[in-house]
Amino acid sequence: MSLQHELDLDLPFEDVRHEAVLNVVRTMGVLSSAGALLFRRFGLTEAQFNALFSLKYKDRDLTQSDLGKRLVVTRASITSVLDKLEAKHLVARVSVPDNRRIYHVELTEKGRVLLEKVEPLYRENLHAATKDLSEKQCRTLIQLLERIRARTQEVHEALSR
Amino acid sequence: MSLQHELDLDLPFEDVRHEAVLNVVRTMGVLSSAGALLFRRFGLTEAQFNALFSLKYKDRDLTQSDLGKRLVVTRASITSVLDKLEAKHLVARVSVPDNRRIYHVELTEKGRVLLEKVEPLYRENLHAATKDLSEKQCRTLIQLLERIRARTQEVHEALSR
DNA sequence: GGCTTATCGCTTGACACCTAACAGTCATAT
DNA sequence: ATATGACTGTTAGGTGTCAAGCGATAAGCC
Repeated sequence: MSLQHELDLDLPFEDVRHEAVLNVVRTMGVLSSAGALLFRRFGLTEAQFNALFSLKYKDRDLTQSDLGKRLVVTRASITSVLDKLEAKHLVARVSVPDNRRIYHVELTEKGRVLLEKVEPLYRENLHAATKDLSEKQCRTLIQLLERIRARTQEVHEALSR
Repeated sequence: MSLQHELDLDLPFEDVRHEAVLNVVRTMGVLSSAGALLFRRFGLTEAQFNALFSLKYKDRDLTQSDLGKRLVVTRASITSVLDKLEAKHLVARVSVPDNRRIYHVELTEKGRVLLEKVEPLYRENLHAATKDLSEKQCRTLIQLLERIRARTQEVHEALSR
C-alpha cells in the first residue's frame, strides 16, 4: 500500500525524495512494532533482545561501551537495559582484573536458552518480511540505504558545527 | 559505509535479508538523529515538528485521533505532544460545537511562523540526504520498502492472533 | 424515551532513550 | 610523586512512546 493511502493523506506526495525518506521512517515503524509483538511473548523488549542477540554473536569480550557502539545507543542506556536483563539473570557483568573500570558482559545459560527459543521466530519473521524481494533486490535496497546514510551523516556533521 | 563496519562487527552478515532489515533500522536511526539535531535548534522535538507539519498541510479539520493516524502514533502520544505544543502557544485545541468529545487541532499564528523557519531547512536536509539517488532510484526504494511493509503487516497480524 | 455500544480524549505506569553531571579508575606528563 | 586528563559505568531528570483503563459523549437499537 502506498504511503499516501496508508497515512490517510488526501493529496499525493509532490516530492519523491520526501516520500522516500518517509517510507524509510514508516517501514522502520512497522518492523519495530512487529518485532515488539514477538519479543513481548518472551517478556523481552526490543532493546533487551538486541542486547542478547549481540552478545550471542560476539567474537570477543565486549564492555558496556562496546555494546553501546554496536547497538548505537549511549552508555547510559546500556546500563539500564543491562540492569533489567541482569535482574532476570539473562546476562552477567563480569569484572575484569586488569581494569577495574570495565565489565565484560556475558550471556548466562538462562539467557542462551531463552534466545534459542526467540531467535528462530525472529529469523522466520525476517524472511517473511522480505519474501517479496529477491536477493538481488535486497542488495539494491542495502546499497540505496547506505547512500542515504552516508549523506545524512554529512548533514549531521554540518549541523553539529 | 557498510553496516558491518559501521557497527564495528567483526564478521560479515551471512544473511542478506537480515542485513537489509537492519539497514532499514539503522538508516532510520541516522535520519532521526539528524532530524532531532535540526529541530532542537528551534526548541522542537521530532514528534512536535511532525505534528506541526501535518497541521500545516491538512486540508480538512483534524481531531487528535486523525492526527494520530497520520503520525502513526496512539492517541495517548498525541495528547502529550499537543500539551507541549499548546503550552508554547504553537497549536490550539478548538472545541467543536456539534461534538463535545472532540477537538479540532489548529496551528496558531506563532506556530505557522515557526514552521516557516524550520521547514525550508528540513527540506534542504531531506534533499541533501537523497542527493546520491536519482528520482528513479527513489521510486525503486519506495517500491521495495512498500513490499516489506506489506509482508511485515501480515506478520504482525499473524502474531496478534 | 432508555439501553447498549462505540468513540474520544485523558490519566497512569512502564519502558527506552537522551543529556548532563558524577565518581572511580587508568594513563600520562610534569 | 603527583596532578592532569581520558575513559567507564552510574545516576538523575526529562521526553516520547505504548498499553490499559477511566469518564464523558455520541450513535444506534429496542
